[in-house]
Amino acid sequence: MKTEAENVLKLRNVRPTAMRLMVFDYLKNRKAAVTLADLENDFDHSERTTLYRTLKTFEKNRVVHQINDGSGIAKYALDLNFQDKFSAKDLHLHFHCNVCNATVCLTDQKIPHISLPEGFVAEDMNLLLKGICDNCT
Amino acid sequence: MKTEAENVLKLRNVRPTAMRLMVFDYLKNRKAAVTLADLENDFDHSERTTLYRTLKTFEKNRVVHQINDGSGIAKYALDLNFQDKFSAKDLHLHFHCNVCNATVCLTDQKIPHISLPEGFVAEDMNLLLKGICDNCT
DNA sequence: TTGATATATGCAATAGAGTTGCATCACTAA
DNA sequence: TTAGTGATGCAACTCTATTGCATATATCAA
Repeated sequence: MKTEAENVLKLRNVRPTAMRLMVFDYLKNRKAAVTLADLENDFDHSERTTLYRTLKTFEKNRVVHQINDGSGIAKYALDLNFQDKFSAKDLHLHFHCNVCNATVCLTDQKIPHISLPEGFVAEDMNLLLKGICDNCT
Repeated sequence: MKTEAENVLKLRNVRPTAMRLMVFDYLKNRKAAVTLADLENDFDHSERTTLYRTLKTFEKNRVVHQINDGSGIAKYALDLNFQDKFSAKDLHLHFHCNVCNATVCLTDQKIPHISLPEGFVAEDMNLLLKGICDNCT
């Protein structure tokens, strides 16, 4: 019986090394998106570069997505649509709490359709809300 | 007869120095949001730091707003609602062109209301669309 | 106008995130 | 088992953003 981490990495063509499995589980257990610095702090005996490349590999293979919450520091959160190899990109919104500084995915809130002016073609979108999260209200 | 630049800076309590007026006009004449590097390139004989602080002063006093288009480099565009001193923040969306790399404000496209889960309070929002702009289609 | 005060500018240095090169180690497949 | 590919560790570096401090400039009150 393989773990979820192993299954997902296999599905995404990412070699399930020990480090990657640990990072996957770490991401899985965190409610909020994580920065490279978070990983560095919580994986004391690991190399910064390896963690960096782990995130980049995950991102390239759609295990995680990068979130830009305006802090200027990239954050990463697990993709949640692991059903199949070619599942469509999950467009959801992100919420950044101005109090606790956490950034979370709100996968249930879908982004409404936006009509663009003539000549503009949208391929991707990011919706970021800032305010106070449920933990801080 | 004062120029628009002078009027706006006065309104926003920003001292209208020569540098600031030039930067204002520069921003006014650019369709796309500008980076600090853009300013450095186009104001050859000016100090990087002065340009940086000019942008920050403009931002603090709501002459410009910062745009984060996912490139990791901050861009700035003029606020357009200069009607009065206390005009509400103008929530509009931004479009980033993956071809020419330009980022523009689409002030006519308003952001639809988003309902959030219990406990979340929104204070601000950013909507970024990525794709191909009207110049590149 | 003049002096006192506050603000703006110029220059240098630094911080910090992100990224790359290269040597070595580990895994995979024939 | 061996060749080849990919992962990791370490060091160095790039680039944006930011701050400290000295000097210049503008503003205001007397």
